[in-house]
This record gives sequence, structure tokens and C-alpha cells, in this order.
Amino acid sequence: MASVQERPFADALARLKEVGLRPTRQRLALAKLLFDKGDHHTTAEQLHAAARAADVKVSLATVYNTLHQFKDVGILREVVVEPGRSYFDTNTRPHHHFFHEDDVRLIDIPDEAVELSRLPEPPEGAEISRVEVVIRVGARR
Amino acid sequence: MASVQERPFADALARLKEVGLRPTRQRLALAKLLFDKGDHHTTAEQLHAAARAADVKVSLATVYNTLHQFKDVGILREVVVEPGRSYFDTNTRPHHHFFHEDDVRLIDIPDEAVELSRLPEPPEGAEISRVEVVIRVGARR
DNA sequence: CGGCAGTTTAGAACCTTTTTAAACTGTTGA
DNA sequence: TCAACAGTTTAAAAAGGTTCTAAACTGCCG
Repeated sequence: MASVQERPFADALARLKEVGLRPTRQRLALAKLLFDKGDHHTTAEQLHAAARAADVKVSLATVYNTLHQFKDVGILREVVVEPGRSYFDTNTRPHHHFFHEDDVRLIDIPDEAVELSRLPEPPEGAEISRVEVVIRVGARR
Repeated sequence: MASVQERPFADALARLKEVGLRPTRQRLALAKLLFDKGDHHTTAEQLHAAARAADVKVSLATVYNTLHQFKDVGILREVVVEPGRSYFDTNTRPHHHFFHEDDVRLIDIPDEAVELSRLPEPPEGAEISRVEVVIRVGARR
């Protein structure tokens, strides 16, 4: 059974069916905007603007709902690097991020560019769900 | 010249003088609440509540101002792991964090418990300001 | 001790996100 | 095909955290 991640060119409709979300006009349009142009990061506001620009009528509330549904079914990942705003990443494969503090922008770091050769034991009764490495960068002085 | 970090038992007044912040009643009280009981993480709201509990009259706006001033002078570190809320960490030595997703809580990971044996080059023209490792954990199923 | 820059404050404003309740739309089954 | 229902969308309001404003206050220096 091929996972979603292994079939990057599956179209929006197939993708929605695969994860069990009813393919509505809004979800299809947002899925296209998100998945038809390669890995990228976006905020709710940015996606809403992109939808408007593409003449897709969607409310901001639906953008939020959809982003969270996509995250819940695993075709999107939420990245928290800034207080007060969430980024959503269409790249759900293991990888890390640069966060450019000057122009407030995320940049992917391929998984193999980071090697974690030692990790601590999780606290009693807990298990690790994800290890996130964020490298904050600024303009060179 | 000894750094602030190497003198954990310096009192609040000395600490404020050292970083060039005028030692007002509010800043002294908040500094005591923050630095007199070992490394911990707090939100603005939590610190405000702690102040009230200690009969310290401070407005929430001042708590926010003070947290940011302390961060700016380097005696506090801001940790962003949750959308919509900032944590402030009194431990400014190099270290990392567990974030317990169930009870929404940060736990320090000593620096030496994580070994990063490979790091990527920063993007053109940028330099690394900090490498943050966040290990998200949840209750074991 | 007077005066001023720096600080604090309440309250309003702001921004992102979530909720609400009503209208709408896929889908299913007759 | 279509009725009906569950799931979805929506505008608007509310929520939640943080920042701003402008007026009052307070350390501190001379």
C-alpha cells in the first residue's frame, strides 16, 4: 500500500479520498493550492490570500478548518516558530527547518543534513512523538 | 568579567544593575519571582498570577514589558512551542526541551544529553544564531 | 529637593484563531 | 431521480494572547 508521501503527483481528489475527507469544492481547491506546487510553508492568512488570487471563494474559517483537518490526517505538518502565528508545511517527510529571523521565513533542511547522535530518554511514562530541530539564523554582521 | 550566568545567586538588584535596567519596585519583584527559585518556565499570565499571589502589584502590561526587556538583555530566553503563547525560560545556558503535549509543559534537557554531530550550512549571507531541539512527547499508549 | 527621563498603568486596540448557529451541499438509498 | 441527512461552509461574533496609548508616577541626577 503506497503512502501519500510516496505519490507526490497524485491529484487533489485522489488525495482527499485516500485520507477519508469528503472532496468538497473548497477542500479540492485548497488541496490544489497546497500540493500542486512542491514543498512549501504557508500561514492561514497566506493560503486565504492565494485562494482569493486564484478566484476561489473560501472563508478564512474554512481555511483554518481545512488546514487542521489536513494536519490531523497527516498530509500537512504544523510548525510553530513564531509566537502568535502557525506555519503549515506541505513536506511531511522527516526534516528540519531554518527560521530566518530577519525576513520571517522558514527554509527546509533535509533530514540527512542533521545528525542527532545522542538523544535523552523521554520522561517517565512518555514516549517521543517527534524531534524537531529549528536553526534560527540572521543576517551575517 | 563574570557573566550573569555564572553567578546564579546574585540577588535581583545586582542582576538588574548588571544589565543596565533601572531597578524599579516592579522589576525587582519580578526578578525575584523569576530567578530566586531555580530554572523554570513561565508564561506572562503565570508570572502575573505569581506576582498577585505574592502581593506584588504589577500590571499585565508591565509583566510583558519586563519579560521582553529581560529577554533582550539576555537573562531570559523565549521558547516558542505552542501557537498563541510564549514561554520564558530562566535557564539561558545552552540546553534543549521536551514539550509534553498532553499536559502542555516544558521540561529542560541538559545540553550534553543531545549530540548534534552534523549541522547544515546556513543559507547564503546568514549566520546561525541558535540551534533549538524540541522533543515532543506524549503519554505512552 | 526639583525636574526630567524612564517606567508603569488601565484600557483600548490588535491580530490570529476558534466558536456559533444557520445555510448549504455531497452522498446515500429508495 | 430525488428526498433526506450528515457533513461542510459561512459570516459574524467571541476568545485569547499580546501590544499600544497616553496619562500618571517614580527613580535618579544635579
